[in-house]
Amino acid sequence: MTVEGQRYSFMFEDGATDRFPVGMRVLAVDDDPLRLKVLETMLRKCQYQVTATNKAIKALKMLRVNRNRYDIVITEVNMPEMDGFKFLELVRLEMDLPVIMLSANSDTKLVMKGITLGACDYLLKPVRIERLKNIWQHVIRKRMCDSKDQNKSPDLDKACHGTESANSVAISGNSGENDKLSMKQKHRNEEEKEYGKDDETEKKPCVVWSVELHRKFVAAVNQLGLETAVPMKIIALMNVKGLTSENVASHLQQYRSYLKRLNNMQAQYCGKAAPLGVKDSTYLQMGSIDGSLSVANTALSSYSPGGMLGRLNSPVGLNLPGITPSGLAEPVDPQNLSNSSNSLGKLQGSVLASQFKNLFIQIPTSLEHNELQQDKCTAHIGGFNSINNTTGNPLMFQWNPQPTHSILALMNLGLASSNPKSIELGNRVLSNFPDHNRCSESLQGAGQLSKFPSNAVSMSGSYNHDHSHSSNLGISSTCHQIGNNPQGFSSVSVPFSLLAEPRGDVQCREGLIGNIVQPINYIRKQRWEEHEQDYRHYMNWTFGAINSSVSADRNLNPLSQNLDKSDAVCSKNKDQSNGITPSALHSIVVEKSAMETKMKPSFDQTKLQGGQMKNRYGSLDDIMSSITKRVWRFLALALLIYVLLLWQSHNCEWISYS
DNA sequence: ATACGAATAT
DNA sequence: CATATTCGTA
Repeated sequence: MTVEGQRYSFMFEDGATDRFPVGMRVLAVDDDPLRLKVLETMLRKCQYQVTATNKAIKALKMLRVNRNRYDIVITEVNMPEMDGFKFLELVRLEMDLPVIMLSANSDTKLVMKGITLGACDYLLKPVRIERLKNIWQHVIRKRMCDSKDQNKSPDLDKACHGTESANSVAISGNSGENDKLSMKQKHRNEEEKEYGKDDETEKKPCVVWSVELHRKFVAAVNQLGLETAVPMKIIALMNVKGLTSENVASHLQQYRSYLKRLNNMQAQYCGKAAPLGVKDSTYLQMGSIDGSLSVANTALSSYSPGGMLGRLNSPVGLNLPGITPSGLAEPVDPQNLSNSSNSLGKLQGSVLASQFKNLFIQIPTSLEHNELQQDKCTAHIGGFNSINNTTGNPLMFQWNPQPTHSILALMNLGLASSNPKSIELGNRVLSNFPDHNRCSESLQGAGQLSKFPSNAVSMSGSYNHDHSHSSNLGISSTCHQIGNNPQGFSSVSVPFSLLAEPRGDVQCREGLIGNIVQPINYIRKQRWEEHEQDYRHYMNWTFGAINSSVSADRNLNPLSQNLDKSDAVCSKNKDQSNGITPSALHSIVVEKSAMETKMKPSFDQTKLQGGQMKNRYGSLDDIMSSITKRVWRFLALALLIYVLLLWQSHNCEWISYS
């Protein structure tokens, strides 16, 4: 139990609640001094011990210094420098404290966003003191959850937040709620007893690395730095009960192996573009690359682990591959640039690393500090998605011309959640190989071809959005692609599958120009939101530095500008000249989904749980005529070709087919 | 003695 | 396959 836990352990006894809420430590955040003062005053009237700050950043720092110094956080939503949601995310991720959002805006979407991001409450202003008098309940609830978790499985803290119940750590065979299960377990234990020994040898319950758990893990690793992250420290940072060093070591092993793989892939397909000598791409070498990574990473961890900042740059999930603007490029040691570009490739490889469960990842490229984020614009599209960018322009693809960029990856994610509220159309964003030739090579080298069911691949009408980033070493790029994949709904809560998938690179083997044709996934929005952060997280620290360095670098290269333009062409949704709009893309996707739905009614719909998808998209489906369908398909493919040609014409490093 | 991490087992 | 366990090492 944490300090807080001890502090309030009496609460679980009974009577001795003495003066409980009195002195509860509240951290109040609001950038507006006046509002802050008001809030602070009210909180004090409630006899809380209030710490007030007008900077979310500052608040974060304070929390990082000692997360146990506060019992609850209450923050304004609208804050220019770092909005409340971002703050909320970071706090939830790093400190796991209850967070209350405060806003004058009662927009359901906003509230929903807050709640889905893990806020324990969302208070509308003007807030009455009576309301504040009650907030201690969240602390209690949290503590109770924690203590309950302690009694059964390790750290289920998130489960108590309702919105994140799916994230809890489950220890197999040990989750006592289910009577049947526990009975069964008991039975088995007894049997084991009878058969002698085994009693003490009773198997340890299996730790399930849920998204939430993994998120913590990654946060911890990021905080520590890859090289210095060792199981014990990680455990300490994660603050999760019941985790053993073995558990963490094992997971760390896998995690590292994943990173190594990424590095390998990157090295492979970036080939000689990796001059700084990451040739055989071993983990060790990656460690050396980490020179650069660490630099950025260190910088990162100064405000948050692993570039989590971008997480709120939610992909415009419904419409576009969530390319979001991100931040400003972070200064990176020039000598690391090449490595960085390598790593970008790495990322791309990783992006491809999906075969089973798809997940949409967004990797904020830049490691900008929150302080620098200005004039953010939050748009809400199709639910809880938001777009933040620096221009106030809700366009998604604005990242090119700037030394900023995000990388999105769509990975496989099992979607077990049965929340019928929404099914999101997840656009798969694939990493693209600037040169499919090389891609093929690497694939062959890996001796691996796609495992995608041919039917999935055959769903053409894919749309590729390519954006490339040239570095001094060549061009790296990512390709965002939409395909259709009604599969992947099977439930897998653990994200590592995608990490561990070494040869996801496959997709490039097929499709248009030897390029990628990938299935689309429908992702339940909520689920996605739960996971996206995590997945992005997986990659963030790995690539954030890289990306930013590439971003910075690309400015030096006129080519990149060109590419940027082409990029922009297929990106900007308001670009009427090309007519590719997010909604158009969406349409493609939708249409495809409809097709697939028709094609595999029984199987897939079952998976889709009662045909919700059908319901949701039915109307759209109707709207989509087959003509439109083809037109878009054509446009998408043309676009793809265009971009590829563009690339080809500029990239002299390409290896040609023999 | 401990903790780490690679290899191996389940 | 993900996670646990083992085992050599520092």
